[in-house]
Amino acid sequence: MTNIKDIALHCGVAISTVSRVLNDHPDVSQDTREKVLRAVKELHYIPNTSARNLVRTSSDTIALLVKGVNNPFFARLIKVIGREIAQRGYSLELHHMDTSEDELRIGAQLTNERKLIGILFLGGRFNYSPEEMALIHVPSVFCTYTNTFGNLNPSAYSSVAIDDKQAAQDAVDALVALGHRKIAILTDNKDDRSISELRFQGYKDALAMHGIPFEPNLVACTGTFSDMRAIYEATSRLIERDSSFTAIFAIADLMAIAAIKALSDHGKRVPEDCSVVAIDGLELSSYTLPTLTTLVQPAEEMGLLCAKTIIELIEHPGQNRQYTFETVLRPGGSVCRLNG
Amino acid sequence: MTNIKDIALHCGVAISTVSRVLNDHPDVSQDTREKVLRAVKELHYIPNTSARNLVRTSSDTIALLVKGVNNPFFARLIKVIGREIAQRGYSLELHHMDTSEDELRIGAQLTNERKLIGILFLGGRFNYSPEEMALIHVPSVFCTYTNTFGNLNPSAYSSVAIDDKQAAQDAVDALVALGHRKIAILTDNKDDRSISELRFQGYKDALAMHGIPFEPNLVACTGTFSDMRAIYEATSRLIERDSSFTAIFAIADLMAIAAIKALSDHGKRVPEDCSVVAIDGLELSSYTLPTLTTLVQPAEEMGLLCAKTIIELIEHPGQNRQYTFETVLRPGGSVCRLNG
DNA sequence: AACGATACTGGAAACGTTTCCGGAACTTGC
DNA sequence: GCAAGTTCCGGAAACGTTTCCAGTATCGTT
Repeated sequence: MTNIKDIALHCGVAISTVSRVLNDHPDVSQDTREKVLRAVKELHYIPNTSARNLVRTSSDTIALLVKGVNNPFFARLIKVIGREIAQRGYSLELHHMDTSEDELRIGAQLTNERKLIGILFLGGRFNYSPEEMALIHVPSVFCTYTNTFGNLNPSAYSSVAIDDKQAAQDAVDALVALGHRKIAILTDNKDDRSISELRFQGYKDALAMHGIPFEPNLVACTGTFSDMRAIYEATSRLIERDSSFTAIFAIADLMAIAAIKALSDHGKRVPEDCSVVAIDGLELSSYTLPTLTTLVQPAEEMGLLCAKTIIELIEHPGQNRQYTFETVLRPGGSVCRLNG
Repeated sequence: MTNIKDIALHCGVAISTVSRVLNDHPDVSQDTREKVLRAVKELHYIPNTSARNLVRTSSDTIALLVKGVNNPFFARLIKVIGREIAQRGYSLELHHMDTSEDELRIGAQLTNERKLIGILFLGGRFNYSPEEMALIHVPSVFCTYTNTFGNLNPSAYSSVAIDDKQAAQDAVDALVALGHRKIAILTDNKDDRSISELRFQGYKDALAMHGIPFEPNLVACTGTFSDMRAIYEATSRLIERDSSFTAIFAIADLMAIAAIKALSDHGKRVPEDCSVVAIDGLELSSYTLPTLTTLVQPAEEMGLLCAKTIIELIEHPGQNRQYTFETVLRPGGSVCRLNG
């Protein structure tokens, strides 16, 4: 493996000069610059990242901490994030986390051990305390987190998200506009300080706004975003417990798909007997039978902004910022007017 | 940031002793070992990976090169791979590639620049030449590649895959057993030296085995594994061109789902008017309407084996090896007996 | 009592960079 | 033709580890 010293020897210059050339420092003549560059080619020199990181006390890799890499919405984000990060010359370290793991603690450990220069969080909670946030010493962006950070000052974090509460309200509004008043909700959890809680809150707010009483009986918790079986079973229990509802609001597309299957298996047709609305806007959801009515999150734009934001924060440390995207309703075949 | 020197000072021992403790070397007394360990805790010492990598002239990160991170089958693999790699103390660098990119060349570049210690390839071609393979100087595992590496000696590569040809044959066999003889195929490409080609080959072999003539007219190419719209359109064109078929074999679950939608939009009911069989076995496919009949790839086991294999190859360089998994048919509602 | 073996420890070089500091050579302005 | 500034370059320290080598103390054997 040829190193910087070999280049220096080969060119008859000092090591420091080679380093200057390699790092585009100004103080080097055109002649020597070319000479060094030529040697670099000839000797197939490849810089040693470890050595560079050691003296710079930093690296070029950004961590991506994902709660559930198999979540298809995240998959879309990861794709664009990966592409942008690579194109800008950084690299991505992927860490899958289970829901029970503490993302902030893991992030802190990772950055210390591995000199990561930034963290992208996908999924997780939102009510971090200032003390918890203080664990993280590098720029970070919370993606798909809501902007409603309970205890935190906006200057304390950066985020890219949709307005989860609003999206949930929009979903319920759409159902109410079709005449539905007995609307069940299919959610991950009610009070886990994640987007689930916010969407649940949006659901309740929308009901209240329309003068519809909230019925705890119509709440089905799946405990998961992606385990279809668990979602199917939660929906089944809901149906068996109280099948008076005429519509379901599912907080994610996959949940809606499993719910439709459960409804069907219980003899309820969608949308004739029960309408279904979800949030996500996966491409897949336009190709199921029936197609899904869903609030579309602009995944590609969001992912790109995540990447751009973390890089900006790394290259020009400055103000934290929060971005909120609008969701738009994509009509599908899973809803219809009540008694219509 | 406290370092190994601080620990040494604090304990009144030499740096080398601390290093020995940290690396579980035998030559150190119980007393000093405990003393050092205590100091490590107290001072919140965290080893510097760059420095360690520098002297060891290697890193601890394995690259994961994925053709299409948004492929849901890959997502399942990535999840278990990520978990295993992390648990074994390594870390994962993720690289998304588009189909047009040359995975081997990118892998070679990456390993040189960044001292990666291994590469996991997900997706891609299979007919690498010995010259191309020679670009890669670190242990690597080709996952989801078929084992049928055209030009390569088995000692030249490691792989974890299903028998793609066999799975395709099984799919067709299942349809034939139900009385179908006009069987269309929905594939990515026919001759791109990827799994698509193998599954296509398996399809043709099965037809031949049953004495069914191969009809080029019944081949629909999507050019993609995951773009639902393109798949839908390819299927639509197939139907409009020649709707004499009574069954479709789709080489991936997502393709089958889009195809069912296209069939439905053209007034063909599944399975009454057309049966559909696919390969993948996504959990999702058991929750669509109708549910999918599909050959299940054991994704979690395959992912785990990928991780274990690459680690084994790294820790104990040795023989390359190829693993083949069996697929099993998961019956669903997307097929029925012809005229039954 | 002397010796070799054993158990443990310290010193120092090495890994491949970056960067600070000082100095040589060359230019400019008078 | 000389001081002052500019441009370019080399030397060397530093980053935080690992590991080799040599050394001391302790112990058991004879």
